[in-house]
Amino acid sequence: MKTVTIRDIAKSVNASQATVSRVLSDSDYPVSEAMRDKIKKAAKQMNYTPNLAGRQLKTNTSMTIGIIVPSISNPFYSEVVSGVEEVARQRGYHVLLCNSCQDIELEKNYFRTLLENQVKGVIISSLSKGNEMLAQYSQRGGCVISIDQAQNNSDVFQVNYDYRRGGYIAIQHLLENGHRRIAYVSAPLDRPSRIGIYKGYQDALREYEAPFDEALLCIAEALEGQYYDGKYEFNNGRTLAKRLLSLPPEKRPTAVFACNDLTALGVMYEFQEHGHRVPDDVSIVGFDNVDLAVMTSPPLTTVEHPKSEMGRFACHMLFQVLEGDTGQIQEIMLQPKLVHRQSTQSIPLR
Amino acid sequence: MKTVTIRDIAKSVNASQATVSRVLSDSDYPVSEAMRDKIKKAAKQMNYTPNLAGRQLKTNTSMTIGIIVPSISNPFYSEVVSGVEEVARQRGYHVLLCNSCQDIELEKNYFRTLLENQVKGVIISSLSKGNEMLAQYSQRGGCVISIDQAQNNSDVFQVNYDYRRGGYIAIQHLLENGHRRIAYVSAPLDRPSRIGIYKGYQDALREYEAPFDEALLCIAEALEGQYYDGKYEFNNGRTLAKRLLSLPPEKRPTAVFACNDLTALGVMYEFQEHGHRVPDDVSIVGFDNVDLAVMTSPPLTTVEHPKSEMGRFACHMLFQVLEGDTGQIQEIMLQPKLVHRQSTQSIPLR
DNA sequence: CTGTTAGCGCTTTCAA
DNA sequence: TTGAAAGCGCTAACAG
Repeated sequence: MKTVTIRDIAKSVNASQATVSRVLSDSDYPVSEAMRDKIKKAAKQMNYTPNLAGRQLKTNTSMTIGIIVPSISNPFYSEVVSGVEEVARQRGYHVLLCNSCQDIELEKNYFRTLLENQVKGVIISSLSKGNEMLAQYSQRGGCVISIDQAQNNSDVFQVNYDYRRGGYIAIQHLLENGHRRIAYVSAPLDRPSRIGIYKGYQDALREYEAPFDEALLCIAEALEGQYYDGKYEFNNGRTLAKRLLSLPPEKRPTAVFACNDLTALGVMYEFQEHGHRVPDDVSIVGFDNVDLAVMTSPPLTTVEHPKSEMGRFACHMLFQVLEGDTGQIQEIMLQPKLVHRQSTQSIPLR
Repeated sequence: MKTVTIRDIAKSVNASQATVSRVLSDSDYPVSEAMRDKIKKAAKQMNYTPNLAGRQLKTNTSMTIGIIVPSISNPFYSEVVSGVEEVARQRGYHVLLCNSCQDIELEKNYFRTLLENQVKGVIISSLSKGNEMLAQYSQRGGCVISIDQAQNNSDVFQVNYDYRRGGYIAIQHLLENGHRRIAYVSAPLDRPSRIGIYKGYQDALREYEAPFDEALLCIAEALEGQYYDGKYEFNNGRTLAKRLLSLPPEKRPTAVFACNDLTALGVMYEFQEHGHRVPDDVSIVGFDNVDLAVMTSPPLTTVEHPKSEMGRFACHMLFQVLEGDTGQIQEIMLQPKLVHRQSTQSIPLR
């Protein structure tokens, strides 16, 4: 079955390829109404499907953008991707999905691929350090938007989130509810987001002149090749909670703040397992506000992270740059918000 | 900055474009070692990046496959996608992500797009009924693999999962632990998977000659435009659990089986909220074995669904077909397995 | 082993 | 308002 091309249509209506192209590619080049109709009708009737490779070759563009994330099955990234896809679709663009598995070689390959496919823009999140392909990509005219991670490359635009402040308001909430012994439970501080949250924790304690107790600081050791999926976070929460539970009663925290919701869940699980009630005996605050956070008992107090909104933002920004509107670009810092549910409670006065 | 093409390289090493192409596209056409080296070196040195549009136009192929799912932010589909992406990557293919939002118009558009981009294969899951573009796509030589949903189109190959049996073994587990009053809680039976699970429930009751009580059958009504995300499932579980809790005590179930884990979570939440202990007062079984299922208290007994494995399978099958190996294709039915955790218990003899 | 040549399907000058 | 012609970067038949 021969595929029908622009030339077949031209022949069938006695027009030139040029005219057909002008009509079918929605060019604003003037073509008479009569001709226009005739061509459109023929195209439809012959079931014409344009071959984008032809156009791409000629115009050196593609209606595709890329997105590189460590793991699409991590709910955090899948939300981001979902936001990106939504606005790309609205603009008639498509998304090439690049699942890097936190493997720098795969990341490099993906950049190469994007280049080869004439993909002019890419959104990245949690890229490995020291990926020289990034520089090469932007140097060749590719446009890059980074989510949640500062890149020391001036060609890369950024969509940020104020993690420090997120940590701050979480602790503020606990402090204002009378808590003084507040533990911090976290995965290794090996990326900017986690470091930011930790800073917020410290800043709040300092500002409110609350005591800082080393024993209440529970940060996991970094392990070679450790992959931070949901199970890791949950188990990490459990493990570190055990540490807290092994303290003598008067040294134990009255509240625990975790670096993300799954870790908070692990902490909650372990405390409940040991007969502690949440929030009566201990308050718990998470981070991210994943869907899950409303489904636990009790529902989790946490800090909102606008995941899909960040994806949408990043994608809008990308199109702004692609359209050459770089002057107008505002780098953005999205703000956190406390979501108060039932895992926290004020300390009753004695 | 001029982009370097095969012709530039040819010039620089005094060879023909043809030879350069043969070397750089890893053709098995014989080229002398010396020439080979010279060309490769030049390519590297000039920082050559092939323009795939050229090749694509010439060869009428693209190294891209598509995947159409209702929602990438649904953990179920993101696992599937993740499996697909993994094997696509191993084969040097890329994945065009199509998030259909259960909107038939979007689905149609995506098929059109795939066709325009010369994407020769697509994996679909939960496609809307009556999408005529599917037929058109396969009729034009596109290859389709369907996950979890029978298509009455003989050109579509399928990767299936035995939902009926999954439902069966869940109930069997409960029956063999002495339960007789077993409730079934489900979202609307508007797709094959849910109907299958329900059949398994019925079959098991019948085979074990357990009584069937209409009052224990809790199936949500279908609502126009209802979108089955995690929150819906959870809330649905809660709502229907309330119905069970409002029964007089002797009429209540001793065990509840839910059509998926999130629904089971909703049921568990509601029972616990009303002071019932799980599993002491009521046993609960979910379906899918999402990551979450180990994180609840108590951890959830559930039925394993190999999500990413199905993605990998589907993708392998796709390549088999793309390579013309259609004779060898075995349509597959993956089997469920019970995952016994702590939300179920045998009924103590009185 | 190497080169010449003719397109793949499309857009876009330029001329009419 | 239309058409002729050139060419985007690549591959593949064919000839040498």
